[in-house]
Amino acid sequence: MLPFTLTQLGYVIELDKARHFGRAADACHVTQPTLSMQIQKLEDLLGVILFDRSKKPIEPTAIGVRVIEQARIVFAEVKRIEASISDIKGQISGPFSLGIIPTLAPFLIPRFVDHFATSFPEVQLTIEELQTEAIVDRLRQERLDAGVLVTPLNSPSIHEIQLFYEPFVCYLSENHVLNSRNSVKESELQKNDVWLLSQGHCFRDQAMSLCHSQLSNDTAQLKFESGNLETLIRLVDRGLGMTLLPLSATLDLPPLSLKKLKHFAEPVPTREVSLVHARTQLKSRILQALITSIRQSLPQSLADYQPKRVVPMTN
Amino acid sequence: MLPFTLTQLGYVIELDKARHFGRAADACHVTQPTLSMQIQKLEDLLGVILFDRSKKPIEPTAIGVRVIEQARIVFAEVKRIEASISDIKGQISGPFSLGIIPTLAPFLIPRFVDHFATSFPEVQLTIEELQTEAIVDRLRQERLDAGVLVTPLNSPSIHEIQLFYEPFVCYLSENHVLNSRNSVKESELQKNDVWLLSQGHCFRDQAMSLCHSQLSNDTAQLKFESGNLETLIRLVDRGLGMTLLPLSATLDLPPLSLKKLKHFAEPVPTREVSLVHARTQLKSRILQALITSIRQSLPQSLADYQPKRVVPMTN
DNA sequence: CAGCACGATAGTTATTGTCTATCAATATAT
DNA sequence: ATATATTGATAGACAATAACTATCGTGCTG
Repeated sequence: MLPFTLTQLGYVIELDKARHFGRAADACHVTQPTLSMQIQKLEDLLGVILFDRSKKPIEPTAIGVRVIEQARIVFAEVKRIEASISDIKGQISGPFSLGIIPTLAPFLIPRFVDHFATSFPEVQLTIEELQTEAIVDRLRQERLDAGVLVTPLNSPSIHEIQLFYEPFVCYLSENHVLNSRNSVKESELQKNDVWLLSQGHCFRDQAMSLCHSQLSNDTAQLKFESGNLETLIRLVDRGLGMTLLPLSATLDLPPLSLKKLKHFAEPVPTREVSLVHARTQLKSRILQALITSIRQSLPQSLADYQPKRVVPMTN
Repeated sequence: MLPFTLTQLGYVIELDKARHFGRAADACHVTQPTLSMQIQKLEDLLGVILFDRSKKPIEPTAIGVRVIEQARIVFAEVKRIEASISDIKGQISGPFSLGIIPTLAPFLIPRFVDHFATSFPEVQLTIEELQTEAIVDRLRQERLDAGVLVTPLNSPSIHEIQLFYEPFVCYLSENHVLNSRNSVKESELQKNDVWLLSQGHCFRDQAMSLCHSQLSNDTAQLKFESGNLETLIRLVDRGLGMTLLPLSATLDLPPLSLKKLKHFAEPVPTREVSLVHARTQLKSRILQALITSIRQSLPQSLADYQPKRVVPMTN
């Protein structure tokens, strides 16, 4: 390992500038004896005298001139380490790949993409609809820059930034028994009554959490599972049972369908939506721009919503 | 003043080499927790993660790769401070590590080492017998200061300084058909008649070049391969076939054996022996002293020899 | 000659690097 | 499945180094 320090080189560079030990020490924010001793220590290590103290003002020796020149080059190269980091962190341009879960994509993408693309035209944003697991895998492999999904993930290598909270809502067929209620309690959900998304959708896991063990133990008896919320809505529209919807999925329903919505009683089960990225992610400027853009695109009801009960992801 | 230290950069460089905290720590002569904490401290200071610890073996992150690359440049520039001091002082001292290929070592080392050590007692010369490939690798990693081997290497990062050229000679058993000839033409070499050094010796590659495609395509039929030239000489002494020798290997043969030598007809196939070093090598004074010493130690026949046909290294 | 400026030196204190011991997580062996 | 080994991280103690305060020695100036 090298016997001298960047600090010593810095003292030498500063002394060459100031040609005065006291002023050089001031510039380095240390006392004069400190600077004196460190420079002397460096001279001993290198086996050369770098400054001629007998001259007034002091002057570098011939070898001192060469060492100082090279010390400046070293410092310039060191500064480039910091510059390369700032470079990557500071730019709001270049490619950025974002994954969004399917239960959020139809609601969120149309709302924020135009605004983001207009505000930051230098960013080449690539968006993919992916399930949570795929998003997490790709983040870990640094094949995806960020994801928008339901949290908490409880993964140490993934950093979560909360975007908003949205309550769950019941969507009931016209002849459903819960229609006589003002609101629905969680305990009133019946296992063979609720349509679910197919395996792999985090929304399914959350619905299972709501319906407690009844649903998780008897999945074999479920009549049908679907790949998207739209299909579930259609089933209910035909008079078949009920489904659970995130609020975001209800905001674009036609007026007739709005009558089939039934809110939960307090404490309202809620899901937390976050932007997630690998902890090694450096494109922080783009990240921040994206977060701001998404948050500003939310309807006021969601932007202001305060969560009462966040439903965990696992059963 | 800069917030990080050359020591920390050194730890990072070593960890990138070893990809293992324990071995990197050993290489730096500190304990593993020291290295771990200093690297973590640097990561905190820079605000980036340099290594992905979840991978086995650990890997640098994308930004880690850039920081490490730049750290190496910093180190090289720091070393130039020391080099410029030595340069001015004109000193020929300090450690110097030299690699020599096995087909040259017995001939060359006894000839120049005494003279060199006497002339430059301040230089701590370390000599290793290594194959060409190992020498090149170590030069690249700056784990070796120079090598003496057969060229041309055609490697942009390695600088070659020609030392001498030496012709190949045939060494024939007493009943060999080529004994009736004044000299041997290359086209007269028979593939199943020539003993070779084992794989990895550059001498083997050159012998294959001489014997054209016949040898390279039918190596499975070769009767025996040896690790040194001495064994090949013994085989021929027992009346078995022939071998090829560099001239340097013949200079110390006993008088009876000299009768078994048969020179090639013109243009005599020749190998080029050079001193090679990484282009970033800074110990130019010692290098020059070594070159001079080796050249002065050569017998006149080799020192004056003019090459007619340099045999390439590859088939 | 006295006073001042300046760099060097000595002793003390503060900070940082390093070590030992141990823990937690993961991988490997049985 | 369990036990053991490996690996990187963390905590506390110790060692080494940087930095401070006080002072000295030298040379210059008025």
